[in-house]
Amino acid sequence: MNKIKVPFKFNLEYTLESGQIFRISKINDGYRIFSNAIFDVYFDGKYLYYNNADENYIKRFFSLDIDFDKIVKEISKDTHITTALKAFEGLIILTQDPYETTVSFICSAFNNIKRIRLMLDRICMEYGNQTELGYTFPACGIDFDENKLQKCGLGFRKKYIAQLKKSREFFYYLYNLDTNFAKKELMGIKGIGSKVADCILLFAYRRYEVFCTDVWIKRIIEKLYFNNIKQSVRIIEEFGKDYFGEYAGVAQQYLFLAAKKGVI
DNA sequence: CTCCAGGTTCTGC
DNA sequence: GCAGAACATGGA
Repeated sequence: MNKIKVPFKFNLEYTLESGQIFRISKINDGYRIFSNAIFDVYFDGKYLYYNNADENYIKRFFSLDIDFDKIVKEISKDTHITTALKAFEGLIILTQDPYETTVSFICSAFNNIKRIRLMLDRICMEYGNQTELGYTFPACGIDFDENKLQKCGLGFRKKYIAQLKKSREFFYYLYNLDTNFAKKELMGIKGIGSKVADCILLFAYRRYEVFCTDVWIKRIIEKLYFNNIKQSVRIIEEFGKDYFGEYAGVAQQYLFLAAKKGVI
């Protein structure tokens, strides 16, 4: 295996099992990651060991050029978030493929993580390439068939994925856009609302300022910051962005995991 | 058997 | 713009 030094506090398990990526499997002491490529990773506390991928790919995928230690300091606003930051120390935001992230999070709507994984695996078996390690994620631009997607168990989401005929250029074009404009472009796609757009922007485009507001985030923010009084999703999102600042999305990911695990 | 899951769309004020 | 209902499916 090759290895590369990780320049910030890092925890592989928290990062991979925080719901930002779905197609992962535990193997021995590490993980196998199924994406455009399929590769294995293991972290020894200092170095990240990997195979089946080149160094630049790993550097970008694990955001090794981002200063997460600094980001964690910046979002340490109070004891609530600090508890989450401490409980899941080393959780960082990956940099995933935009197309794969888009398909994945369209599937995430009104769904649970286990079944999202199941649906994506079936899509990959139907449309991806088979390798010795498993099925890769299908390439952008593929022509989906609603009947096959139905068999993959997508339910009402099948029409959204079938309609998703955005080109590679579209996802590339978003890299250069202002976050708000990129969000509007994404929300022009059927099946993508505010929350899914934010997830794509955070997990694929490194837009750390978004505040993905799902049911878990809504509940925990209402509990911790609104005295348990119900708020609209829009209010929660605005609050998160204002309160946590330019790295609100990272704070959101810690709060999400902490809320799910019942730590806060 | 009933309930619920990392929301979005569609409809009607 | 903002509430309310409908939406497919698999696991608990």
